[in-house]
Amino acid sequence: MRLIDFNALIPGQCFGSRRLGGSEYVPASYFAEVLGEHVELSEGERSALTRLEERTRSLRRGAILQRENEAGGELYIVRSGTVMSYVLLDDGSRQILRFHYAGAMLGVPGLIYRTAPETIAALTDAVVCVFDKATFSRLIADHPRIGALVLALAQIERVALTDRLAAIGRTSAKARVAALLLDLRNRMRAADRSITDSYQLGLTQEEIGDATGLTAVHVNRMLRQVEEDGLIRREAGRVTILDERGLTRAANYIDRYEDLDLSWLPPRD
Amino acid sequence: MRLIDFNALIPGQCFGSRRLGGSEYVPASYFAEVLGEHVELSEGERSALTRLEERTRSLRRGAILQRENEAGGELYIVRSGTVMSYVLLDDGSRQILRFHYAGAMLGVPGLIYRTAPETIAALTDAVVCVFDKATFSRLIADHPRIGALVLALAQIERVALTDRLAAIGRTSAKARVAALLLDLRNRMRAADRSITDSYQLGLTQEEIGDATGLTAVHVNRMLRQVEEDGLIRREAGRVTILDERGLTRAANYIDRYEDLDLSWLPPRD
DNA sequence: CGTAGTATTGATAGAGCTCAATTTACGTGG
DNA sequence: CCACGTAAATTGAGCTCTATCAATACTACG
Repeated sequence: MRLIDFNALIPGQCFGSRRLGGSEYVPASYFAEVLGEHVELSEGERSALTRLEERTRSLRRGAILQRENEAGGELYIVRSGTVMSYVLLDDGSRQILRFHYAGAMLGVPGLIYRTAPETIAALTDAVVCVFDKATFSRLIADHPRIGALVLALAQIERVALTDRLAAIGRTSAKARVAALLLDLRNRMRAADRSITDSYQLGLTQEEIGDATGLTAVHVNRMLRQVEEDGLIRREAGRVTILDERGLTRAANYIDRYEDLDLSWLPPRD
Repeated sequence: MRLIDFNALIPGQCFGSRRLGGSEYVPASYFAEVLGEHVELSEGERSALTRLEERTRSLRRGAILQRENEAGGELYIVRSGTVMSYVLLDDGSRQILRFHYAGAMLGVPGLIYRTAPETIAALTDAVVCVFDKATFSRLIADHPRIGALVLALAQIERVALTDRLAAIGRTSAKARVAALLLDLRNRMRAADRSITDSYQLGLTQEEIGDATGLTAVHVNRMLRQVEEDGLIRREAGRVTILDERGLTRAANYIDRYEDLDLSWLPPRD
């Protein structure tokens, strides 16, 4: 099975609902688009966010944006493509921590360290915007509510990480794979509402394994098993969820993207 | 760039160095003590932090402060004792996410959800301070730098979680246990400099298992093995590290608590 | 068309789990 | 201070799940 150009997927479709006329709508700030889904931003906030995305960098598939244990400490916002963060262990094995899509802010964990705690690499060709800690600092000093929003997004990510921690620590290989399949679908769908139960996986089985704490071989067997159970269908890197309820049950999956509550946020400035 | 001793960061039975005379020094705000290790707080910040800790609650060992999937959304600061957060899976198995010591802020992940994403329970008798989202919101609106500090602390925790994710996903049972032993020692030592290589474990083997993704039985065997390797000695719940270098090697352990950098923080208000 | 990365499949080994039986430690009441 | 009851730790035996090793088949791409 070969994974298809995931690129084709992200740039336009992410904000597909915001297309204007026949041409692609390109937001001045992708990050503002994300935050704008949660709260209504003021003009001042919007323009401050725009300044984060003035400097862009294009990445080839496989390119490394930030390497673990190296200095740098830049921050990034993903404009297009898929990016992942991972750590490498002494024996060369890799643990993928997180997949990031357009609109994600990267490098926040590096804020507090002199050297990066994790590697950030492009999974597909990608475009990111680069800014530094000082810029970020000014942003949240001037716009406390944006600071609060970044904190809130960090918590969403934290919960996603602890869910995966629980999955890897306490569930079977099949459940972990099923959970990843569901999570990827949900996150892609958040970006593109036209995705319902079919999507391009965009990951090799080795990458799935490195994210779920399994070997590529065993991932292959688990995918087959999930397929034989009639929960999904696979064709050329495209996954179709046939029985969402069954898959959710098999995965022990909790969809957290439902009951968000940002009503506690400070008021607009 | 300002480097911080992480020790200062991780609170514990803490503040031993702040005894005044023969009596214990009780800070008006434990959280302010933690933040104060990173930056110099203004009077305004200090008094705002003090207001977070006006309402205290005493907990018996085993008491549950917040239950997963229940509403509430309160925030807490640990004053004394050890607290843990965990999630329960459908089959009843538990994944312990994190152990928290005095000075820790709890419930932040719950900020953004209507129902709590994790359970918080007292591992020992403990005292916590309680405040609500609105109070927190006002705090960070009025004092953006405190918001930034909370974000920074959240990142430290995130990195700790991803390190554990990597440990559970990619290392052997022995390595996970060894890593936990080292991490607990380091965090306790941060709180009490008199701890060097011997400490009270304070956890049952089942709890160690639930934190590392192992069964209690296997934890027992791994502890024995680590002991037989001459890396530690055990007696009545007390662990003594005999060969720190060897233990670190066995654990694949990275001590992140070294090179913090908070120089990017906004200036004092 | 050849090449390299990826996927698939089979056979075998081993790490960690489960079940079960003791033993030890410890808080409680007498 | 001692007896008792319960939680925790320990140990053994057998088994399952997942890793490992190895061979083969795809598939995109130059």
